[in-house]
Amino acid sequence: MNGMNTALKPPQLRPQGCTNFRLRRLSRLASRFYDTHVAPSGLKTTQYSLLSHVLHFGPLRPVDLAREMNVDASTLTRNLKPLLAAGFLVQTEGPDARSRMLAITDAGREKRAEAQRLWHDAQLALNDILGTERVLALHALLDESLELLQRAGLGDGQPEDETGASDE
Amino acid sequence: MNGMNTALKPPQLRPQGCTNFRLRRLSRLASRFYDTHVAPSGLKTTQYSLLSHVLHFGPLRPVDLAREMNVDASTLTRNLKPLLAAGFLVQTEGPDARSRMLAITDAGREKRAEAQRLWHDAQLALNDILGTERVLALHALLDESLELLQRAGLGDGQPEDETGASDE
DNA sequence: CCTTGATAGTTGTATATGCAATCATTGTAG
DNA sequence: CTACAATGATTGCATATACAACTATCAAGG
Repeated sequence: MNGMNTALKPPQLRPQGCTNFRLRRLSRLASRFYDTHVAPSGLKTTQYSLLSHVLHFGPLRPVDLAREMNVDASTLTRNLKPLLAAGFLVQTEGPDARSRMLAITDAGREKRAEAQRLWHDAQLALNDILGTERVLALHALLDESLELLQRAGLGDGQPEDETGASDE
Repeated sequence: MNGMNTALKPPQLRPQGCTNFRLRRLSRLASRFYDTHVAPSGLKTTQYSLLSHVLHFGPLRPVDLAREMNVDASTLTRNLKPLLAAGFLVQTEGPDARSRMLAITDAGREKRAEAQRLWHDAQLALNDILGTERVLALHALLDESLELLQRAGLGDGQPEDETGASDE
């Protein structure tokens, strides 16, 4: 790893600048990077993510998918449109008359597999550029931060289990 | 397909999942977090960032600001509109007839100062939620990754000058 | 001068993002 | 059963984001 100084802690290091700006800025760059790789499939990386999530989490309601991906429900509604129009996803009847079930189609599975290969190339290329260690560290930090932010701020998630599974 | 070589394999960790998705997902959460804090000023955090950059990097051409912030020129054109309309920024004549100079106005300075206090509250709140150490580590990783991606991918940036862009 | 290529900015198109408001449905209290 | 709160999805509005195509201008040669 890099300098994880556990013992010698410089007294007054405080974060400089804006965390949000850094996140957005790197997101812009990363999205462009992945998008150029995935573009031959005709999908954006956001659409690839959507397809992957529906594939993985099976037929599920939009509201649950939105929670899973941390997007607003209205955002999801609109992001689904191109994929529904292309026939990669379908909406079937849900348990409610007010909700639907989202499912991936065969065409969607195929397109997703095609895009997955391109995505994987992009991920490997990124691992090369940043270094595997750095990517792992970044994933860990992003995941931890997500978890903490979710807990702290917006309890929009369903009742937390709180089984005492807490690191640190 | 892995796990065939069982015992003698050292824990060779490889990144799981998509770096880009993680970045976007956390960006969404963080942006909502900062935006709710900064909202009373009437600015979005993206607009606050724009104002701050124009303030710090003085009168400068849109193309240079775009490079500085890693946004597409066309994106910048549109993002500037609300701030120009509100009178927080002005465009004056540039060295060229084809370029302009962007500058912050007094009203812009005032609005930016107001937003800065709210931004600072948000940053402190985030430091609290994530922990100062984690925020510092995150900043370092994001900065390093940005640098590496910029170098590797598109050498569209001119020789870096190492201008320590910093808010506050 | 004039042609050609590079540079700066804008516009067209499409997607991404979220808040507020709205509509439909469901669950619940009285 | 009915009034009312809660839930799920959509729509209106505004901004964010980028690529491709376009206009205007500048810079170099000839």
